[in-house]
Parts: sequence; structure tokens; C-alpha cells
Amino acid sequence: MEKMRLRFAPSPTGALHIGGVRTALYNYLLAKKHGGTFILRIEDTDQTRYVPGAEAYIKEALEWFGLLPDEGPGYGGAHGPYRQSERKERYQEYTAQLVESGHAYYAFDTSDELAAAREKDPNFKYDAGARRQMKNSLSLPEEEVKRLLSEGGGHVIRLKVPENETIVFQDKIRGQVAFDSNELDDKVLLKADGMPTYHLANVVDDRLMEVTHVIRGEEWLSSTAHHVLLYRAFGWEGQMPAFAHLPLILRPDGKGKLSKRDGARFGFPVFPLSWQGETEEDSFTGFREYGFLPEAAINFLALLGWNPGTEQEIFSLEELVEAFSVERINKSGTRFDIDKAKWFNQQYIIKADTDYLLEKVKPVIAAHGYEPGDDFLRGFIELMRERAVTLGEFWENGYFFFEEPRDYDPKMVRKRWDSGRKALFDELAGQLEGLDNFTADSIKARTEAFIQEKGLKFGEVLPMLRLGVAGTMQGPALFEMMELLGRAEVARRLRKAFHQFNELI
RNA sequence: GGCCCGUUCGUCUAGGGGUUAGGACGCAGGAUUUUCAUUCCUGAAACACGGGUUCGAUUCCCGUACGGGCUGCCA
Repeated sequence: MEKMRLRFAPSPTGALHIGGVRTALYNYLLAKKHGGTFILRIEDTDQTRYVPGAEAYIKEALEWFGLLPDEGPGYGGAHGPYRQSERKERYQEYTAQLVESGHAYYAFDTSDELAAAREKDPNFKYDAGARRQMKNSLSLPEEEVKRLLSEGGGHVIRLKVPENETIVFQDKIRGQVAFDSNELDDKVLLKADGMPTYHLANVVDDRLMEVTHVIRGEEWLSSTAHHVLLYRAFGWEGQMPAFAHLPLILRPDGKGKLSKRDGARFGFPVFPLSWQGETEEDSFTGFREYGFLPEAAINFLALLGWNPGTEQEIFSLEELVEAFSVERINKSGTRFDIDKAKWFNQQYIIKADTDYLLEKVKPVIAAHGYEPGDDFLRGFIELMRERAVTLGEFWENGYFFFEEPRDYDPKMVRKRWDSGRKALFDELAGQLEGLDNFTADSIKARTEAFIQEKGLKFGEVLPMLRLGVAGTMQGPALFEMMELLGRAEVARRLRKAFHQFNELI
């Protein structure tokens, strides 16, 4: 079998939405599983929607996830250029060929005329019937066509959809799909500005780039019949790629496909990386900045619409490549479930290699102005990893490793603190400070002995120590936390806390 | 409206003519833990509806309902 070639073909109109990342992932997985090629192609044919920085964003996102293109702008490859804006002449040549062979025609209708037609008939469709009424090279006298063409007043080229045909194609996910050609409109192939539309460009480029499989979102299913017609018109039907239309990723509340505004609406990311648009409305927090590990996000995305048929849930990228198959992609739309995504992230944080996590956590802590040594950070990570669902929570739930507690859980203090015992607790603090070795074991031993000597109960002492050191009842193993913080810091915090406790009750 | 696609616990899903319809997230309860978290155990929770086909349909077929996509000189 020929070598598999798959492409991810986003449009650089802004930040890459998470559904696009999943499409890229599935393309990548299929390509890699069969030793094929993963291509990145930038579909920048709409000059009015071009957004500077979007292409760089797309690349950065793919790289963050580890989905490196084998070919693409900046990645090399023998089928370039990989930006459609740089292939403009080709499309013009190919449409000319189509006009020549009678599969396409010039249309001179202005936007206003088209709008008027749609106004008059809400169901207006530029089909065989309308074709005869409108201004185009099929309805106008030859002279008139020549004149309009030479005047250069602007025209488009449309596909001439044949009448009374059933267009059938096989979708790898949905099976056989059929369309009646009479339902299809004469799609614009080449716009007045000389740029191709998606329909033309994707067909021409997929052929020229020798793409063998097209995995894309379900929103393209309806126009696939047009694409099939184009392959036929070009005489490429034998080399037509296999199609697989992915189920859409739906909003959490089940109303429509997930859109970029949903991130803000629901309070979680729907983009891989943060994006700074021109307005706040157009700016988003990404999975990366939200504190996701790329491996976890990939794992989550992979299972959104695909399953391995086993009960395994945790997959590395390599394992996904191994296990993936188009046959096991689902047909129905998939709700985006942030809780499941967070669970994956938590699992990855728990299992991650400490030094790997160190590199991820370091900037989070540094962002708050602290740059402790790696050994301290490693200890911190070990104590906190089971308590952080996102990287940000290393700070949010463990900030007291770096600075004094902001406050002491007042409810707990009132419940457990006995002001008459301040001297007793100060004595304990002194004993701990005087320990030969300030290790978790010895702190524990000394504390337990103290409790026994004074006839106290664990529940009367331990919560006060925890509160004194961390300010909260939620945190890692007390004695290990104390060891990591160190003798002086612990002694200082305890004395201060015991003093404050008296004022809190 | 027209065309196309879809429909198993709240969510992601497995399964498939005869099953106690399985798992995961979330939720509830419990165990472990000096706290929290982790981990473990338990529980509640689903085949959209109506017709066929069949000895038997959640599974196959047809309708209906519901959901989604497309319907641009956007992708």
C-alpha cells in the first residue's frame, strides 16, 4: 500500500479551538500508526479573516502537545508551499482547466444581486434552475461574456453541478452517504479576488500533496458531495482520499457545537494556549495556562469520540498511536466534560516524573515571586502532587510552603484552641526547635512523647500545629511538611500562631 | 424550511437478537488517613418513542420525536 499522508488544515483566523486540536490529533495518530506523514497546511484563503499570529499560535499549540508536523510551513517537505495564499496561481490554473472542460463557468452576479435573490426567495440556491436566470457565462451571450471578462469588473468561477445524479461516497465513520445532485448548489470555486474557496483549494491541494486520508469535522460532511464532484471533474476520482468525518464536540449544556465564547461562559478553557485578541472579548485562557499537562489534555481529547475497546483509560501519545483506529471513532456528537479533563490531569500529575513536574511547577511558583532551590521544590512537589488537580493548584493549595499563612482558619481555632494552653504549646515549639535532627520522624516522636507526658490528646495538639504552620486544615502530612520548612521557620510560625490564636478566640 | 448526520446511566462510553446491559468521570455512603487529598469498597443512575421482522429485540428494518451540522465570493 502507498504511504499514508494526512493533513491538518486549519484556517489562521484566530486561536485554534480544542475541536481542531482533536482533529489534528486523530490525523497525527493515524499517520503515525502506519508510518505515514503528518502534514500541516495553512488554509489562509480568506484575506478578510486573516489574523496575524494565528499561524504561529497553531504551530506552538501543536508543538506543545507534541504533534509535530513532518511537512508544513517551517517544517520542510517536498509538496510546498504549505500556505494556500502562496499557491494562488495553481488554483487559477486548475479552475481555468475546469472552465475549459465545461465543469465550471464564470459568474458575474454582484453580491447585491445575490443578496436580492436571497431576499426574494429565502430558499434561493444557485443551482441549475437559477443558473439560467443569473448572470454567467452559461446564460449570457458569448459576446457579452467576453466583454464582461475583458472589462475586468470582477467575476467568480462556479462549479457546474450536474443534474439528476446521486453522488455516493464512503465515509470511514458513517458508512455510505448519498446526496442528490439536484440539491447541490453551484459552489463558488474561485473568488473575485482571485483566491480559491475552501472547496476548490482543499481538493486541489489534497491531490497535489498526495493526501490519502481526510479526517475532518462533521461540518464538512454536507459539502463532501461537492468535493467528490470536483475530483471527478479533474479526473482524479481514482486517487480520491478516504474520508472520515468526526463527530462534533458539543457544549457542556448540550446546545450546539462548542464555540470559542464558551470558554468564558463556562469558566474553563476550550483552547490549547491562551490567546490575546484585540479585545477582552476575543481573549482566552488556554489549557496550558489553566495548568494542564499536555499529555493529560491529549489523553482526554483522544477519548472524546474514540475509545480503544478495552477498559484502559490512561494512554501516552505512543500508546495512542499504537491503539488508534478510525473504526473505533464514534458517530455521535460529544459533550465537552471539563471534570473528566481535570481528572485526567490529576492522574498525570500524580504519576508524573518529579523532575518533569519540577520544570512545570517552577514557573508557577516563580510567578508569585519565589525561586527556591530544586531540592526544596522536589520535596514540595512530592507532598503536594496528590492535592493538585492543575499546576496552578500547587500554588493555590500550597502557597504556605513559600510564605507564612495568610490567616488561620478561624472556625478551627475557635473550636480547638484553649487560651490557657498557650504556654504549653510554646513549650512544645521550644522542644521541637531544640531537636538534634529536625526530621519528620524525630518531630513526630517528640510530639507524641510530649502529648503523652502532658496527658493531652492527639486531636488537641496536631490540628493546632497544622494550623500554626499552614493556616489551614487542608494539607500534606504535618511532620513531613515541617521537616521541609525547616527548624527555624517552623519555630517562628508556631510562636507567632500561638500568640495570634489567643486573639482570635 | 430543505438536505445530511446522529440518539445506551447527568457526562464520556462498552456491548450486541436471549447479558444481573459492563467500565470511567461526577454524585452519595463507607474504610484507610492526626487534616485534606490519594487509594480501596459499596450504592443510586441508561438502551428516546411507535410500528414491524423474529420463538425472542436495547441490538436488524421503517417511521416519529428530539438533538446536531450544512444551506456565504467563511473555513
